[in-house]
Amino acid sequence: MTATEITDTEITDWESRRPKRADARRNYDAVVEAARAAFARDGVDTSIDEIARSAGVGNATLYRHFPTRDELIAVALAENMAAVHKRGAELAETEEPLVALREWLLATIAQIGTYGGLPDSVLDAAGREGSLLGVTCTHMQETTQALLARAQEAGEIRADVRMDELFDLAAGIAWVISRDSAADTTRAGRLLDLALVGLIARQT
Amino acid sequence: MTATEITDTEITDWESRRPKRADARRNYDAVVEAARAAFARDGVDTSIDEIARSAGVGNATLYRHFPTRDELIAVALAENMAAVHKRGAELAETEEPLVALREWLLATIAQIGTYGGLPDSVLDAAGREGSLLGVTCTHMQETTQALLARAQEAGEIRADVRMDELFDLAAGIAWVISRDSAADTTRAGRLLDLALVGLIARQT
DNA sequence: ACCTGAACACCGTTCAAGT
DNA sequence: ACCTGAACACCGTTCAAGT
Repeated sequence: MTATEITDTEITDWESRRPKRADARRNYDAVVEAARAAFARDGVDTSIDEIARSAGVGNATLYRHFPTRDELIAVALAENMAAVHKRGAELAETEEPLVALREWLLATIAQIGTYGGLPDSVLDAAGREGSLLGVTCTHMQETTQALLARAQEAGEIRADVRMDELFDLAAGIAWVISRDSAADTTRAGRLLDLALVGLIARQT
Repeated sequence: MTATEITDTEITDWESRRPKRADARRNYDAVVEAARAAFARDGVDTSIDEIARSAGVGNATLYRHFPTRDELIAVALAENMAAVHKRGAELAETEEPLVALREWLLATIAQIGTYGGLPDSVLDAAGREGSLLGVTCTHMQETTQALLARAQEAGEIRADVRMDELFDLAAGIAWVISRDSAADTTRAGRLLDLALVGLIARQT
């Protein structure tokens, strides 16, 4: 797999999920907006009923649109995810291999660490079939694979590093970041750089 | 802080919590054992009521002994924690600084990653006052600090690495490990080594 | 001193009844 | 086609009543 295989397909696919009828669409959007606020404040494990309540909608209406919690999470993230993914494609074309990989990982960490508990949901959904969040996860992994391979072909990243290991480290950092709302991108960058450069002192 | 400051104080303190009366002690032990089994199978967020049920005890009895979930977790881990902590003190005396630090981090990761959801509980309890699990966490951080300082004084670990950063990385790896029961110590060691040595390729 | 069952408020999920 | 309130089973926590 090479960097050129990064595509935009299916990324905006979720738009097709929005209902056509006006009242339904209004409810749908209200739920997504309420979910974003609730997730940001209390994490992705917050009460579904309360999201429905604060959206001014019956809980069963929420379930009609989003049968599983994962779908609600995936849709709440979708817009930002599209931006991140687009950025990944750009990076592969404009930046040096190592810089591109680093920037991509940072964006990925920020995305996965957006809400408390999100890293768990992402990895839970990773393998599961028919999971909207799982599709999102797969996309991130494919881009990670492409940018990793590019950096390895350029001899800038150790050849023995596997994508899933890199993704695990990124997910771990995202988990740490997502745990306190105080932690900013700076901290994520610091932890990522530690892992990239290594903790062991070099003889100079 | 130096390596010699590692002590065993308060580690076996939890023993004083065991009730003196025979029937109470029997219930107490049954709850702890049931909790270990339940945590191992379903993670630390499993139902308290079910633990009580499988221990053959009323749920309120469980709450009498363990008013918070954290206390139950802390006691369930206590024996093993004592062993890990003892190992930390040994390592500081018998092993080379870098080896000692690595072994310690591996033991810490294994301990924090024992149960699903445990990394979350540990970091939640980290700062909280009066938390038994928080005390455990503080102990681990003190030992980490001591072994890190030792390795830095020997010039084997970069001088700019802070303890909390190292602990964050270890906790992140523990979180990844705790997420699938299939992952063994080998994987933890691999991820730890990646972070120690770094991902960037070296010119030879 | 210790245990218990019941009570309370909450949540996720489903479903029959409505427009 | 879409929405709703109610119902069901579950959980964490507390408390009055027991020995």
